[in-house]
Amino acid sequence: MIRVNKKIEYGVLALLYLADKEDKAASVREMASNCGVPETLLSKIMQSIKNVGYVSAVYGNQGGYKLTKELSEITLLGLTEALDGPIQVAECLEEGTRTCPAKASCRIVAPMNVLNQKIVELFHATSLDTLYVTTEEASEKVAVS
Amino acid sequence: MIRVNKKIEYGVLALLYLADKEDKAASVREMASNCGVPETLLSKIMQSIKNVGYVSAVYGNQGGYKLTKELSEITLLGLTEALDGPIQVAECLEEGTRTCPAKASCRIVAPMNVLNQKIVELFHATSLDTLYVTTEEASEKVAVS
DNA sequence: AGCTATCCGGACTAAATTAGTCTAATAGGT
DNA sequence: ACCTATTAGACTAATTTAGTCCGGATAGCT
Repeated sequence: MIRVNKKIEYGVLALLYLADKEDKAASVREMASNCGVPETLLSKIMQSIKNVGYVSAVYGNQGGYKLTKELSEITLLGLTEALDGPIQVAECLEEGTRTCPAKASCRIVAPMNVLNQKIVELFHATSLDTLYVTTEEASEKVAVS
Repeated sequence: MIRVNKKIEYGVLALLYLADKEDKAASVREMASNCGVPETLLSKIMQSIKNVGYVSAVYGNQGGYKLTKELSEITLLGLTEALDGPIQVAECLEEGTRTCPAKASCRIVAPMNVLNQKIVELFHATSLDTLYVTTEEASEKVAVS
């Protein structure tokens, strides 16, 4: 199955939550309890997101995280790269690691590269504002297509 | 990480292999050893692919599997559905299973549905002939974009 | 200065999924 | 009959993902 992992799911959730808070900072605790996500896990996720500059951290009382980019500037590609590194849609695309037994005669790297490129393009084209929808809007979209 | 699993990878590999054999049948053993895939595992995979009609099985000596569709008629969507069921890009999109704790106030199902739809469209638009490339062609494609 | 609320980051554990094996039966051609 | 190959399900092993724990650093407030 092709599936996005929890880190990405929670990351999207947290960023959409922050978008609703405008300029105010939200602590990990607040976000976690409102989003129904384990606090310690979200803490890790927010650190990674901070490291790529989508949010800034405010220490101390009343501190937390604040959005520093518009949702339209945050792409799914950037988010997944922040949380999981470069997209590699098949194991054999990884650099350096396990050397594939097939090697020279390998007939699958090329097709998977093509697919990988397509996924990267899709994720690049998907900014968070395109994911900022209500349940009703979403079911409309699905219904139409 | 968003990643396609081995079943799909091996399935693509096997189908591309069959495409090169024209009308002749290839046994699982032959495909497995040529593609560098565990035989028993590929056996399972081919069964599922047969069940959706992309290949037919020929029993007995000199038997094996034969392509019954053109590569252009086999989409990645069809293949993944055959091997893994409907695409659900996030766990919370699954029907019936674990009921999500967030439920009513859930803010993530809608965005994930949007993403899911995009992936489905991409996989539908990707037929196996678009993946039928040599290593050289693939690197050209990547280089251009 | 000291207290408190928060972020930071790494090592660790647990749970779930995926990959792969084993065994036994069935089907069909020669 | 016999040989080759598919079919199917239960089982095990390996890997990945999800989640926890803890000691530390930072900044604001009193």
